[in-house]
Amino acid sequence: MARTTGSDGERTEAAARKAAVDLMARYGYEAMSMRQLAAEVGVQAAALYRYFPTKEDLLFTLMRDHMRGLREAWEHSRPAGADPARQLAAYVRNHIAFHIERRHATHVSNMELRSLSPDKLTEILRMRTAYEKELRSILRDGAEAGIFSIEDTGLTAMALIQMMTGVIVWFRPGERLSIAEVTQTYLSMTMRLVGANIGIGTGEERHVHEHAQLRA
Amino acid sequence: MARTTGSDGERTEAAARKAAVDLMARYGYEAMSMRQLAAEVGVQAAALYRYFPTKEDLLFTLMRDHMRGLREAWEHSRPAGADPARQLAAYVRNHIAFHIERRHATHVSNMELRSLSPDKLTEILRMRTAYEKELRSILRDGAEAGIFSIEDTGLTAMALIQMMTGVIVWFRPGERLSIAEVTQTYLSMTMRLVGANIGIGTGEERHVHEHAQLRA
DNA sequence: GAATTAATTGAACGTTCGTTTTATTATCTG
DNA sequence: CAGATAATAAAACGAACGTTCAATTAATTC
Repeated sequence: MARTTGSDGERTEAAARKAAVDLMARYGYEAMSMRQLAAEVGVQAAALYRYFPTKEDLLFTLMRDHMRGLREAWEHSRPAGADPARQLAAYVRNHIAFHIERRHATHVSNMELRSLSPDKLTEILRMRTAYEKELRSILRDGAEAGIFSIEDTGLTAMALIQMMTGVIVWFRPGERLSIAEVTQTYLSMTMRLVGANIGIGTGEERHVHEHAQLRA
Repeated sequence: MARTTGSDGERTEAAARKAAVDLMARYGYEAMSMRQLAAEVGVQAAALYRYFPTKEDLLFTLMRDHMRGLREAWEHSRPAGADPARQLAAYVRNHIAFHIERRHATHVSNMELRSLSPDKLTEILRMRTAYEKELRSILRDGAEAGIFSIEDTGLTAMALIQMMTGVIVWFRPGERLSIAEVTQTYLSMTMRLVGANIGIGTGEERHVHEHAQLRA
């Protein structure tokens, strides 16, 4: 009929966001209907339009907040002034931790870009490029300092990001490997990939080798 | 009204497949309508149902053929009996070449799995797993022979595949780097990542180092 | 050249979609 | 406790969707 007892705008909006991320991750943005989302929240579809003007705007909001969160997480965890190897290690750790904790949101952000209108797509890509630029910068610094051995900075950055983000495709919490183990292995793969000299910089290498051949 | 002059079933089906791959890659499976596809082919939507019983079946056919092609390409290019380093090099080369040549089909195969019914999803995943298993096998052989230095075979295989397949996300033909340059760089990144000793095995290492610091 | 088969059109089916509008009730404010 | 505001339900909108069906014409076969 109308307003229900105990209804709360903030709670409804938060529930809608969370449910939208999960539904979009599972079925895709196009396949998720506003009615389906509303049912998940326990509300009628029309109620959603109090919080999001359009379905596309809902998608955009989710993506923008995801990218903002990624950037903020990195700004809080970056070791300012550290050498490139430590910076790279921090970047890898932050990237993997953030994406594993937000598997579904990452899925949406990576898969549904094509459903954004040009303006909104541009804004998201701008945020993404800025984030990737930080990695390129670290790689370039390391290469110039002779710490890394890199053929092509831009290409290496893309390869690393694809590799790291790919974790969410196969990683499932509570399975064979813990988050710490996965992160550690990706860290050592990254260091080898960029040709970081073992024993210099990150303070991780000894630890890495103790884990060697876990299941080769 | 009815059959058009010059109409040819084989040509129409081939055109529909090609257009479907392009449209799905650009807009996504759900967002592509059968009418849109038909318009691209120059035909009415109903005509498509002569070749594909349902829209989902069209998607499945495209994915299955893509996976078959990948497997066949690998079986034709694998160096039987070669050492693990050469096998890995061949795997990387084949994987990158195949995916770059079929960027759109790869996009579809990777992004639209969730639109398949359980049975068809299982079949596609079975083919994919079999293909990935070949890489794991090469990595294991190399690790056991002491040629590679790998912490976790399964995890490394996934990381490599994500890294390599990721090429299609950013690579555009005719831009800064040629396919040969990209392949070469990925090859050397792969060898470093698996800890292959430079100077052993692939016969690529000298070449690699001549390319070093292309744009670091 | 008649009969058969292949290829397609055009119209229609029922369903679902995103979204809007209006009415109604709960909660808050004074 | 009255008035204002916040939050929702219910119903409806036109449009688009995948798909089916009957009719029609082109090409092939004998």
